[in-house]
Amino acid sequence: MTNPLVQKLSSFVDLDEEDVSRVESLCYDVRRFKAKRNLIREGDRPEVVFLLLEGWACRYKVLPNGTRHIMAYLLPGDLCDVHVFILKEMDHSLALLSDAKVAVIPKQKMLGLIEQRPKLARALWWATLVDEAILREWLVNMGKRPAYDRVAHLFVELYLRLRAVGLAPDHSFDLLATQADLGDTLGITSVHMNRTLQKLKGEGLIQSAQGRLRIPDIQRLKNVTRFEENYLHLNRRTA
Amino acid sequence: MTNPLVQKLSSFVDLDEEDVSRVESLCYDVRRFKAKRNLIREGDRPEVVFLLLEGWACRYKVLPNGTRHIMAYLLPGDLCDVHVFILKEMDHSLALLSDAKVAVIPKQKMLGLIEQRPKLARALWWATLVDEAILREWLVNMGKRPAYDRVAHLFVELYLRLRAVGLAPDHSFDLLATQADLGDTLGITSVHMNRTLQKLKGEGLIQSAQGRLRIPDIQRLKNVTRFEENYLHLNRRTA
DNA sequence: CGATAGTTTGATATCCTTCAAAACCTGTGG
DNA sequence: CCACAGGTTTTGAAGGATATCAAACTATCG
Repeated sequence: MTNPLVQKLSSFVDLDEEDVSRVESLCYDVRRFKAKRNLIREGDRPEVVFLLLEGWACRYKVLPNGTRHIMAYLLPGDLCDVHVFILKEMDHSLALLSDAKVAVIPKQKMLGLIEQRPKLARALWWATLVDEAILREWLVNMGKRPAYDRVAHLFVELYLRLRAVGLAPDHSFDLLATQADLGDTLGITSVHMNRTLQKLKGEGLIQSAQGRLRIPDIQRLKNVTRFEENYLHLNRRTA
Repeated sequence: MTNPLVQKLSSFVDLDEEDVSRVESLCYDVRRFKAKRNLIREGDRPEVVFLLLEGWACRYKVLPNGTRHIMAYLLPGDLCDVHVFILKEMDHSLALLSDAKVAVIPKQKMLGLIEQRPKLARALWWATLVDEAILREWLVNMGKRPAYDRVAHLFVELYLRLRAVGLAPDHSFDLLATQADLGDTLGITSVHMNRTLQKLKGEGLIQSAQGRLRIPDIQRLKNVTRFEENYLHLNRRTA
């Protein structure tokens, strides 16, 4: 059972033994939390970085009218806010969507790593840029696609990201978000989310049982939403 | 007439003379382009950084069905893709919305500056993080607000950003985007954009004449959309 | 003064929301 | 092992926001 961050970064650069052990040593303070727990809140000043090892988390904002909008999913191997120390305070919150195992990394440790291991620094940069690219793609998803296509798009993305850290064997993965969570992510109500899921199931594009989502034919689901994989920058070889 | 990037960064850190002249020296290759020109296209490999000096530009993607979605506005003083060299290729395009004056900065020059001037590096970091924060806020804007509020939100943001570089005197600024551009930004048709603008004018929340937008009472417009300024991180003092 | 890009208008169709209630799970304590 | 509690999913009916299509109008610029 490899470290998911090692696995993720390996899809971008070749890590040597020293790199791997440095990354693994980031995880000396590992904690288990229950679903719904906040990791950091809007207004807080970040002092640590979180690395998700198991479970899902999300970035979100709560609007004045009380509704919540989710702006990102953090999956195993995802590191949050590597560089956020520069800002005075968080403009959004981070919470767990499921029970989770999280490594808590002190800011100094993180900065040290970046300074001493240029190759890792580069790989972390890559991860940060991909996060931003995902944000842009989500914006397009919300702006230009109807609910049905939007859901399809999100599922394909989740599948690809989870597969990159070995968590989507057999064309399926554990869906650790509720329909309400998904709705808050895609800007639709949970009611409409539900009906949309039923439609996708009806078409045989997805299957689900006890919280596990199966995508029998990825290509078909990609076609629904005209999924373009380039924004995930998963294809090796760079500079 | 100060350099807009100097002006922008100054709202985050105090720059000394050397910093200022270093930033200014980035602009030794300044070009004028006509509206609609692409600066860089999806699939290209970035080799230079652009700094907008006058006019507006945008990041956008074109979907398979031919429609365009705008994911960011670049205003004077905005630098694009300071760190993008890490990625293999662009996952979106950059184009001018208006006639513009642009400084073209070679990658090496940019990297050198970051290496030699930590304070500037930090300030550029800040700018990058703010860009990302804007992206998140836009996502919320699209996901959770009706068209009317969305437009109000965008206008308040543009006003604040332009004011930060001295381009919004007298509660007004040049609106260098068409209604179709605005629609493509907010995920609504240009038809609906038009009707929404009429409503905002009708309520006296905005005024416009020969391409200049006036916001007689910012606070009122902010109230419409419950605008929370924190995501722009304009308030000084950090570490 | 004509050409072209941008704005405005009207009528109709559709997607999605809202509100409310019922049905379904899953874990917990008796 | 059953029963209950709380969260989650599912269903229905009706209303509202926004899209679509097509055409007219208005600027602006060479």
